[in-house]
This record gives sequence, structure tokens and C-alpha cells, in this order.
Amino acid sequence: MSAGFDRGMERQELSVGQVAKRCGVSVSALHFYERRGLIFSGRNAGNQRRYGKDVIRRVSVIRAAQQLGVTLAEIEAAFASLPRHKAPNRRHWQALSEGWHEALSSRIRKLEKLRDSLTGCIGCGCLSMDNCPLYNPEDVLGEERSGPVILDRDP
Amino acid sequence: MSAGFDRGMERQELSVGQVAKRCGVSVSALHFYERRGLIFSGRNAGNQRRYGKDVIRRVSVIRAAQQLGVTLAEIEAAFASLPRHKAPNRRHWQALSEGWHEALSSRIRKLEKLRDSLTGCIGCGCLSMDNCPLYNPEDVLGEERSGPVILDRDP
DNA sequence: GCTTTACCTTAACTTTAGTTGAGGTTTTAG
DNA sequence: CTAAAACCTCAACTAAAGTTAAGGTAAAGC
Repeated sequence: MSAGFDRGMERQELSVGQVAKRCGVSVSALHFYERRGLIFSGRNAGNQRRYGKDVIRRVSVIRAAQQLGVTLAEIEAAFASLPRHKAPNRRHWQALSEGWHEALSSRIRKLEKLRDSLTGCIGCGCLSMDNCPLYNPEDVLGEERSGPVILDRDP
Repeated sequence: MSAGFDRGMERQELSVGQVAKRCGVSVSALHFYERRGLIFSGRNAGNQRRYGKDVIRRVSVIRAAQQLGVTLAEIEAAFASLPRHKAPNRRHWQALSEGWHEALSSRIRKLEKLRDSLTGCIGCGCLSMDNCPLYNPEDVLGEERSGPVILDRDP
């Protein structure tokens, strides 16, 4: 590792295959992320990609965000606040995660609501379909806002 | 309503536009669902689609399931247990919802774990990246990589 | 030294979930 | 009765997030 030299000069030591393996994504996905400007690499003498260790966190964050339903375009936008070619520091990541944390909590709340609707409504006796939130997107339970109630596209 | 006649003969009274409006989906989406075999319609004298009221619940369930990250193919499979051209009864829907309830709970658990990882990991000092759940997706997050989590647009 | 594995680029293809448009018919409103 | 709105089919298009293939170079293992 010969540390002490990682200061301003990122070490580019990881091959694309190594990164792929460690992050659990395919090589082609990494190429794709690079084309999208989500990750960066240097090249070795033979024109092969070489990554610094920070790419692993970048990719991990990409995958994590995707789990949240964040699109690559949105991740791209969020990543715009990161230093492009250097390892972002804690505050950089923290700023990102804070926004996503909130989105995630709100998503969880929404899913819980949906789960409760499924339990309480679809499985229950409301076949009369008079006050069923699933059945009555707009009509009966029509919590204002057009479109299906439980499925609502958000405030 | 002139009840007493709805027994075996479903009344097909809703036009595609009406269903679209009530369910908050587009007409083309309804055509599409029909091509996929997710919904059915009769035709009037002029070859226009006419739906029974049960289609609204079908579409609502489709939309709800999509929120859970269930794909149309999976919904299709689940719908195979429903009577094809008649309004499903309570037990039919209940069977569906039970499966999805479990899937939903598990998705919620997963998202909570991810949220906690974001909070506890990305924002914290684990820049050493040695036991960071984000950093090592294969260990922690990569456990279950199936199905998109569809979030709404609400960053 | 040779061969297998990893890597390179570019382009085309895949899947999902629809949307859009063209060209024509039906229904509804005035 | 006529015009507008809604509907019909079919085909082509879109976007996201990659994957796959082709043709060639670099690096690693024995």
C-alpha cells in the first residue's frame, strides 16, 4: 500500500474487473456509468481503465440510490456537487445522503400506507366497494387530487 | 342500477375514457393492459370497448402493485388465479393481496435497512470503508437484487 | 513464447411500460 | 344534420438501464 502518497494524487490501481467484482456490478455497467459521467477513470500504459478506491464508494452509492428509486439522471444531478476527479470527503457524501434519507423515509411511509390499505381493504369485507381506497381512486375516498388515492403521485 | 340482473351477466357500461378518468391512467395504457391480458372488455354495437365495474378494481390493483415494484408480468401471473371475465370475489383479491403484503413488508424492511445504512454509514466516519454496508454491497445490500423499487417523483 | 483471460471501442440489441401518430369510424352536442 | 369529441386499429416510437456482439489489444499464467 505504501501510504503517505495519497494526498493530492489519487492512486489509480483498480482495474475495471476488480471494481466490478467488488461492487457486484458488471463491467459493462461500469462502462455505462462512465459514459454517463457518474464515475471516472485513468488509463494505464495499455489504455486500460484504472480506478482509484473512491470509485467503489461512488458505485455503491449509485446502487444504493437506485434501490431508493433514484434514477441515474437524478444521481447524476446529485453527483454534480461532488469533486469530479478526486475522492469526495465526508461532508460531500453527507449532503447527498441527507436528501436521500428524507426521500427514503417518505417512501417508507407511503409504502406502509399502501401495505395497510392492502391489508385493511382488499383483504377485508369491503367488497361493497363503497369506502375502499383501492377501488375508489377518485370517487368515494377521493382525497381531492385526481388519480388513484393510494397510488398518489405525491403532493 | 336495476339490480337483480347482475348475476352471471356482467354489465358492461363503462367506456374506456370513463375508466381512464376514474383510474387516473391513460386510455392508451388501458389498451395496453388489455393487450397484456390484464383487463378485458366487451364491445358495443359500434365496436367500442365497454367495461364492467370490476375493471376499476383490476386497474387499481395493477397500479397499486406497480407501486410495490411488482412488474406487469408478475401481476399477469398473479391475475391468472382470477376469473377471467367475471368480477373476482373477496377471496380472489385476498389471495393476491396476501402475497403482496408480504413482499411489501419485506421491501419496507429492506428500505429501512438502507435508510439506516445511509444515516449510520455514509454520514458517519466510516470512511475507512472496512465495515461499511454501502461500501460492500455484496455482503449487505447485494443480498436481494430483484425487482425495481419504484419511487414517485419526490426528491 | 504461447495462450488464455482481461480489456478496449463501437454499434446494435433488449426489456419494460407504455406513448404517439396516421387514417378511419362512432357517438354526442348543438 | 353537422361538427366535435371520443373511439377504433396498427405500427412505430420512446426512455431507462443496461447487455451482447464483433473485431482487436494488453496482461497474466505456465
